Amino acid sequence: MAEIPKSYDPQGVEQRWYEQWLAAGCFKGKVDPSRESFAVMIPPPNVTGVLHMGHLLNNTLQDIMIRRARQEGKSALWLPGTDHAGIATQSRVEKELKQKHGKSRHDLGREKFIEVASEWRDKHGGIILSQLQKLGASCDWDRKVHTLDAGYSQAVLQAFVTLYERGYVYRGKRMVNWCPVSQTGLSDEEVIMKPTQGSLYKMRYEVAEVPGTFLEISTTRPETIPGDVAVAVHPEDSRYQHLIGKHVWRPFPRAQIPIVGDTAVEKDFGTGVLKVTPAHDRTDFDIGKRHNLAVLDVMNPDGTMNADAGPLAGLERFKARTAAAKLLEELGALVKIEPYENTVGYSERADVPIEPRLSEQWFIHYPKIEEAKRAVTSGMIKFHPERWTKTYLHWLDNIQDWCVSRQLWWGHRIPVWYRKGADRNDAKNRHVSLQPPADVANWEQDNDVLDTWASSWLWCLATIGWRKPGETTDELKHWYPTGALATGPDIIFLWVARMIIAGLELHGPEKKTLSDDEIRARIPFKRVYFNGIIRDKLGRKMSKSLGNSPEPLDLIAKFGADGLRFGLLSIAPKGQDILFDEDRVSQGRNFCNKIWNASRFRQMSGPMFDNSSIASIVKRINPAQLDDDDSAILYGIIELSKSTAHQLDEHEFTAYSQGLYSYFWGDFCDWYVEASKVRLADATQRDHCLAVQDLVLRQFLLLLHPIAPFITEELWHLLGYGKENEFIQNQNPSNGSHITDAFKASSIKIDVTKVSDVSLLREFVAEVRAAKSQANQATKRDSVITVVAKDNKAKELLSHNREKLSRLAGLLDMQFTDSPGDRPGTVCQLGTAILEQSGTIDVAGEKIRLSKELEKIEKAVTAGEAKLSNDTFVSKAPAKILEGARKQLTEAKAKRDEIVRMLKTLN
RNA sequence: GGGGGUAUAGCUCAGUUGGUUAGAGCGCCUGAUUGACAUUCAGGAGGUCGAUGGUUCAAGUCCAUCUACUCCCA
Repeated sequence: MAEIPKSYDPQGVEQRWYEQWLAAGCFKGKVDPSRESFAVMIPPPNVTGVLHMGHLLNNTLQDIMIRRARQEGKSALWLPGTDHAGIATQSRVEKELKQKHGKSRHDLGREKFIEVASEWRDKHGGIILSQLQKLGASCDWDRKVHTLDAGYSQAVLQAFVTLYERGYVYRGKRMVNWCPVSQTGLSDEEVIMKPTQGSLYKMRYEVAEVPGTFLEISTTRPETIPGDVAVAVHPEDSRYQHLIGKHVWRPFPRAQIPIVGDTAVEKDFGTGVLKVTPAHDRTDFDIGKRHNLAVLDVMNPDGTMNADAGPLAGLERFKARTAAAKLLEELGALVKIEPYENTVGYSERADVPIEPRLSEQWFIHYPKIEEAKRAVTSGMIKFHPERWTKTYLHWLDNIQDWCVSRQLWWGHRIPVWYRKGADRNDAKNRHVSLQPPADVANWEQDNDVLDTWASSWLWCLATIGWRKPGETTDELKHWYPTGALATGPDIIFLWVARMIIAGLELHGPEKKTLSDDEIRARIPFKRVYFNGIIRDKLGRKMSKSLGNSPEPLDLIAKFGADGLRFGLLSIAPKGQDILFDEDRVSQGRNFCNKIWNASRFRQMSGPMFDNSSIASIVKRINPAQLDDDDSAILYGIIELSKSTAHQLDEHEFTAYSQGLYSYFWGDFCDWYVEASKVRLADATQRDHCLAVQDLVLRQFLLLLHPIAPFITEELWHLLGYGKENEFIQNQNPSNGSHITDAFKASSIKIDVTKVSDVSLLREFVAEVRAAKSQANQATKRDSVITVVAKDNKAKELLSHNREKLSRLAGLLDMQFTDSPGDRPGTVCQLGTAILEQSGTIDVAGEKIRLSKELEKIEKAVTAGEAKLSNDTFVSKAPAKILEGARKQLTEAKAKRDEIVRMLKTLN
């Protein structure tokens, strides 16, 4: 075996193992019906995206789940891929076209543009995925899927056609969210509501029939005045009731428009009068419909005012707003302008205010809403943390039809052809199919493409071969439903909910309603883990413009992939937002180094024996030499295995990482290994003690492997646990039961009471160390203590462990006596330890310290006495608690007396 | 307006059926260090667990009200 270098250098180790894993096909997901399957589908990153901290966390979590599944012997698959990201990609490519060649997409034409965009995608799209390899992501790279792949596209179009045939897809002229920059409609979910500082313009419209009477109206959007076709008041508003049916003068272009009564008007908001602009506001559109009002569109698709805008024609919409205000003022119609904050919808991608705009679009009326709710409420799909269930249900309860057409070129072109020159809204003139009509010359295809999410909602189906409802394949049968999904809660509607709906409707033959068993077979995943959003130290979202996002690859280079993974995990509380702090990552790196050195120490401590199996290690443990510490550390590793299994099941990743950390660093390195140094120096005990270490290290590496795949694989081989072509991923840590089984087979008994004995010894050592530190004896190994043991059992325990204690507490000698005399001591559970003073003590300082301690302990005594003299407590509290309270009081009293005694000796 | 979340040491956070004297890492202070590791070791200071009220023998934990910050939906 090669000698282990002094400190852990991740770079070489990571690259070497990743290559070996790939070469050995470790990440391949193979259909194997004899084993339980566990699949994870990566949330496909946008081809325009760059790797950020969120990806690191999200993919670390997935890698942990998939690696643990592999260890458990499941047939595991982590499938990677990318999303074509319609709007984002198209705008990126258009921008580049403009900058480099001064051309628009129209200059190129549809076909050529898609060619250019595809080239761009091929060049940039794979970057994130390859970066994930540096993190150690164990995806089955050969299965990489892109949403515009031929097969995937076929599935997307088929889904649309099927839903059309089943009556869930319709075309209609509706108010949609229009993005003037991307010039396409958007779904409600792609609109971000932002509080925005604007102005409230108060103005007055004169009543035509009663000159000199004015209606005061407030608006935030005076530029839409030319589109006003009425004003509305509440029909029961006594202030205006009598005016309903009359008209007002619209200031520009000057025209008479009716006053209508509509209950949608809020009497208490503003003046209680609303201007009605059906073409530019959703509520107004509904009011207009109820009163048969015209729809007067005064804006162009690019956000400039059109000819109908009269004096505003040609102006950009925000310039038109100021122009309109000025115009109002000139006409004497402006009352005042006051600052006003309201919530404005912004386009998610272009980050500009959207325009409500009337246009012809395709919509999906969501199927299987009830089933989608039931899948989650009845636990067939489990959300972690559970609270997101509420958000999910609320969305389903208020669900709106989904606008799925996008006025873009980059995406899946809608598979609908219209008979040339005929009415498109008549179903007879449409051909909805994957194949064009036979006499295609007489038809023209819809120019629009589908919303990107209308392709990614099939992610769990189409990535493993779903092409048509009711048809299945071995792949689908084996992997579907997938085991878990890890994603951010920000796309719970955009993606998670829609995937559930898609699965329920499209995986299997058409059914109006589904039974529980059918739901169970159709859901895309059994669990969803919502990871938190990573923010910077100040709680701000990481963003390019703020420059507050560390470069992920730099972090990997600096701390190692394992260290980074461990650090991220330790700061990723269950679904809570995370304030990123590089210090936590260095903790992860330090931990890796600690593990490295503990293994190195093992290697230096004695020869390596047969470590190839648990049985071979256990054989080397000598039951006769099993001491208190052996029992405690072995009991600990079994308990750790149990808790780890449970925490991974429950997606308690932080608890998982912290449990490993404190066991390894605190219990194993700081105590067990230090204590075992005495035995390692003794040739008769050494091999037994090394066997215990070998067993602990082996199991620990297995438990840690999902978080820190590289270092564990490296040490697994360096310490001789695995042969050259065997990988740690094929070793099951289980819940520790295989270790207990091996113990049974070798008649090794772990005495649980030793665990508490060891904790008593640890307390004793800590107290003596503290006393030494206070006496300025520090860690020198020449202190002498005298102990008044609490009882014989304590005395026996102490003297039995004399050698270890001497080493750990730095003692030259430890004697026993029956009475402390007048010397100051320190009270532990095992008795009072008196430190022989080597120099002068700081009497005044000691007095202050002891007085402070006395005050604290007296409080505890008082509280304890009060508790125990309370009859209700004594009669009602469980025996265990009662006993504990009594013990605690006795100890507190003893400590108090000792402190009092010590204070006396100082006087 | 509706619905979440958070509030614990100087900082970042654990604390999952209520139960012994509330923990960790970082930072700070004191000390150690020739053979696992300074990416280390030992010790220490530092907390009325956001506020108030309630339930209970017992509340950081459960309930109610309030405050602050934050996210989502309208």
